[in-house]
Amino acid sequence: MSPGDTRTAILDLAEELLRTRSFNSFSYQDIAAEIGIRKASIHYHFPGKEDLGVALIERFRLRAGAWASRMVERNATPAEKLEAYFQAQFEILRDEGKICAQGILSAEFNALPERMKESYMEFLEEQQQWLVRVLGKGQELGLFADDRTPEELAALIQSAMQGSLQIARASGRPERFQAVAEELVRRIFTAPETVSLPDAAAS
Amino acid sequence: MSPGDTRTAILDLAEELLRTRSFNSFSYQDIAAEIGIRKASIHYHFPGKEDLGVALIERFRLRAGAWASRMVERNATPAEKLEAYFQAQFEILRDEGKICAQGILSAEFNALPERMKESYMEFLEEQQQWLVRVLGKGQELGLFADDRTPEELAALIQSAMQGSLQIARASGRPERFQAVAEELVRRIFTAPETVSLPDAAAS
DNA sequence: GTCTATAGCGGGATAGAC
DNA sequence: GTCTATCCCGCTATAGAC
Repeated sequence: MSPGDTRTAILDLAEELLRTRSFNSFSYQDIAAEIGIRKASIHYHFPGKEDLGVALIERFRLRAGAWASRMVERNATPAEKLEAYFQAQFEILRDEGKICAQGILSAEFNALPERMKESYMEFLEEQQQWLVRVLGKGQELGLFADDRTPEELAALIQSAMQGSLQIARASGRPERFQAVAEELVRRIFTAPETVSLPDAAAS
Repeated sequence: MSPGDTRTAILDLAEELLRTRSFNSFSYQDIAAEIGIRKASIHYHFPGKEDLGVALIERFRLRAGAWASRMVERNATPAEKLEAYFQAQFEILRDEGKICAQGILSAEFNALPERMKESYMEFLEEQQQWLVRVLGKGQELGLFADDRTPEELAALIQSAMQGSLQIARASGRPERFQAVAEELVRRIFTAPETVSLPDAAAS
């Protein structure tokens, strides 16, 4: 194994466990068993579970930042960015049994270690602000009725996506997520057909 | 103490702990310490933690049923019922640091004991169906544009409420919940002013 | 119905050999 | 960087006295 591989393997598995079960519902033992090392070895990479949790969130933030940069490099229009955003949400659900880390972390928020709370709040803020910026540009281009502020639109979209991923998984009805996404697009855009969503069949 | 009091005290505190921290983040010890009994005494009332969890959900279901019945007795109109529904969501947030049990349980779903999963799914279904029925009646009365099915409206409302409660708490910005609720009402009703929401000041 | 006492496990974490 | 061995703690749960 090249250096960093174990660390990455730990992070990858921890991410999967976080998104399937929640932060307080998985242990170092779960990780050790799955990737074939001992608990003590995990402590070498992440001294405490809080460190692992913070590293996870920081990786989410970096990943989101890189994703946003790619959109910029492609000179994506606000409509294209929003379409990509919605499609990314569909990807999350396709990942059998998992929901977005955002949702898990905010539901479990009070039970998280202090540094994770701080890191998570920054993550949440960044996500929110990205949406606000894109929605603001979209509004200038007439994508939405201009009687709403981008902040309110962003809050609605973020909330609905998070809640419907959770409900769709728990109820075993992925089509409920589909319904919410379509409903949102229809109710927000003046010309909903500018944003195309994946088919319900997928999942 | 009259019989049943300890049981109720346990349930009340467990509900509070569930809604502040999540099911897997509180223990019998937390309850025992707070209400001044011993861990073993809790096992007398609820043999296992799973039993406590199921009892909690069953109580949520009974409570929701009683609430709906009261609406019926008052001959509430669909608009009044929906207004009451939204106002109930505001109450949840006012309860400092707590979010709705629905949200916690669906986020933690995969990490819940089997019987809790089953009970929760029935709870979710009942809530959904109540909304669908009320929205259906409202549609007949022309409260909404009739190009949407009540099922889709219900899914959107439920998701957005759940997600925004979580986000509002984690970000320490209750006004974000306010914004989402207002945005929803505005986007769903043909005459939004028929449903009045509490003021942002409250929280 | 509540208590004391304790079993038994699994959690996070550390020391020190290799 | 990974291992073995071990610590200490808190958890759920049970037995049995009162």
